[in-house]
Amino acid sequence: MSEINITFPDDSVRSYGAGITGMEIAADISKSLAKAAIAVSIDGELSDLSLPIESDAKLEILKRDNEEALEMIRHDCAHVMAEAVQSLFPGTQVTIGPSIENGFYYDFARNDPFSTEDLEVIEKEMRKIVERGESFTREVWSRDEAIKFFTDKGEMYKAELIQDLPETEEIKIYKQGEWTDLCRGPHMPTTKHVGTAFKLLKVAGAYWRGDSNKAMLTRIYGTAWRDDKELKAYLMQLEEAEKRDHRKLGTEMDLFHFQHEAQGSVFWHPKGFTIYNQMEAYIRRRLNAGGYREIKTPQLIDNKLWEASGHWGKYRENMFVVPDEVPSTDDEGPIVSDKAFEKLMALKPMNCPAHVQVFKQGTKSYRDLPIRFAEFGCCHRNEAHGALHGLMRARQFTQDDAHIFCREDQITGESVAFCDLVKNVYTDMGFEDVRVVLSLRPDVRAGSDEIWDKAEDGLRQALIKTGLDFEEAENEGAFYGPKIDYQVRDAIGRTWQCGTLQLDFVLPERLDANYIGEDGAKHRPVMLHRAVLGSLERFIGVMIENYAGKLPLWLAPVQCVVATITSDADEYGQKVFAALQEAGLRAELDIRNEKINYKVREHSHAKVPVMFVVGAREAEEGTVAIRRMDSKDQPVEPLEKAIELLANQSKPPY
RNA sequence: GCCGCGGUAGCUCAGUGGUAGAGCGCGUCAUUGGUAAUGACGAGGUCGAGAGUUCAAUUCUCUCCCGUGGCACCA
Repeated sequence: MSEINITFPDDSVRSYGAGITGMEIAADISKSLAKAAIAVSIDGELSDLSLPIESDAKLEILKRDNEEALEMIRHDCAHVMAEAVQSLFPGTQVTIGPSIENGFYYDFARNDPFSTEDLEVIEKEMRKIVERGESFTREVWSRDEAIKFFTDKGEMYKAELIQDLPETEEIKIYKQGEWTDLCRGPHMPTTKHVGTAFKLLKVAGAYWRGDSNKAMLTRIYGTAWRDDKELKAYLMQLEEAEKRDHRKLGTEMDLFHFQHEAQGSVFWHPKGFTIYNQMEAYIRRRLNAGGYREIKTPQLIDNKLWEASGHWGKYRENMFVVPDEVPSTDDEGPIVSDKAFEKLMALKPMNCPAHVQVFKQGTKSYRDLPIRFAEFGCCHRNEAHGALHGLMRARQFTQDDAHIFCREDQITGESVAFCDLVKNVYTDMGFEDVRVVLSLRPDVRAGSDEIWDKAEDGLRQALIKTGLDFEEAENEGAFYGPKIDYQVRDAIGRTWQCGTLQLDFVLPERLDANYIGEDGAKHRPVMLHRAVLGSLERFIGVMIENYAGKLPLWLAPVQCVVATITSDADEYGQKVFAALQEAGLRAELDIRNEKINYKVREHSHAKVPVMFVVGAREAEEGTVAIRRMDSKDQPVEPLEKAIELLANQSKPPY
């Protein structure tokens, strides 16, 4: 028997006979290690403890506290769930069940979908399987054998999976007791290693292989952790996230509402629209300073333009189409004639074609470039019903949109300026966690390789110069040009597409935009589509969740409430209120016949950042007691000083 | 669009084959109180819409609409 050298993380080396297993090595080191071991890492690759090791290797024995352990716990937990489901609901087919961020899921095929009540029963069964501590054992089967096995069992999805595995791939079968599954592995030694810190969370539908043309399966989501403490913390976090839901806060804070007559479109209330206006005004100042000029273009545009721009062909299913005909008021007959469908208009889903029209008015010289047209463009998109999600995904929304028309040699300069703008704006808004992705050329694309080289490098240099951390995504660019996407992470951990910078070599061509070059000939400008906030609606939604409704002072719909303690101070309260308004602050006066406790509680719930509390004493002295949200302090200051302080703190960041 | 769950008072939710309840909010009255709920009384609902079963439907069945968790989609 030949000897192999095993190198451990501390660089110590031990020799063993070839074919020794990870578990045997662990046992050789110590009994307690063997007990705690859940897997091995062989030359950086995770593997089963039971697998023989045949050659020299770097080896690490993994325990529950390793980073990788969580993933294994979740993966094993998915298997345990699948066994539980099949024992409780015979005839259910298993498909795939991976570990995911914070948990795992398993997709099942079954005629009657699971209900939420089933989860409890399944979870109970899972705990039994874990308690039994069945060993995970690994076997390698031949392809035909495996396909026959699963086909005979009626597991058509598994059989399909095996069919589609590459020829070179070993068909690995894992058993936990009696239960058998196709799986890449690795697994922990027994089901007992899963532990007890798991919980099934929800049932959902999911398409087989993520394809909406294929069968709809039932997915069960669960979460699993190392111990109950971690589980509890995660469940708390979910609860906290739910409390921050912008839709809930929007109702509570009286910011906006939705109703079914205008599904997917926002009814902004005065307070919500105050936030909206502040955001818009802020971006407008930023854009003005950045050399943009604001325009406004039509909402309703003839489909001829959408045909020319290419949207009619590729994007029509997301557009709202309107017949250009006077509707009939005859109650008996049809509202529009058959002919109406020959002449259609559409609500704009994007602003770009309209901006090109503005660019095309008059002759442009190379000296005019770059031209930066900005618009708070109200767009309508016919989103699928299931896609709608409060402010985050709406059917009508307003982009802080702009299009920059420039020469090729101006791409880099414009990109740098834009990246700077994005960085400054996000910093002002209080976002640290921003994901930046540079999407590069896809296989099918317009434009020469030279111009793609230039464009991609222009964007890359811009990101490097701005000092933004970014990742590159091969093949992910649009057919018309590369792009940079800026995604903000919200309170629930979801990332939302906000800003974007997209280079476009195609639209100027399609809509025949040109400028006169130095040489006196016509040239195509390059077009940069760009948005910083993306959609004002969505960005406000992200802001609400990020701040849990406690927006920074400059954005707070009501910045200060003047609350009187007794009616003796009403007159003085009026004076304080007037002074706040005079200073340009958004204030409210609360002289209701209520106790101060009640007023403080109510305005705290409403997330008003500052209260000026006034009673007889303050009226006498010309002062206010300043109470800030989440603070018990109540410093008393002279009225003028307090207002000056608040006015300074309420200044927008730009 | 697809699968699951839901729709009852302004909000949050309970409940029932014999046309409904709570808390908060709202209104009235009393209370003038120092930093997270003063008390009493009162008003308020075609129980999402339509159809069916039934002597009787908010409750059961079906269809539709909307919301919601996922999936697909997000050029």
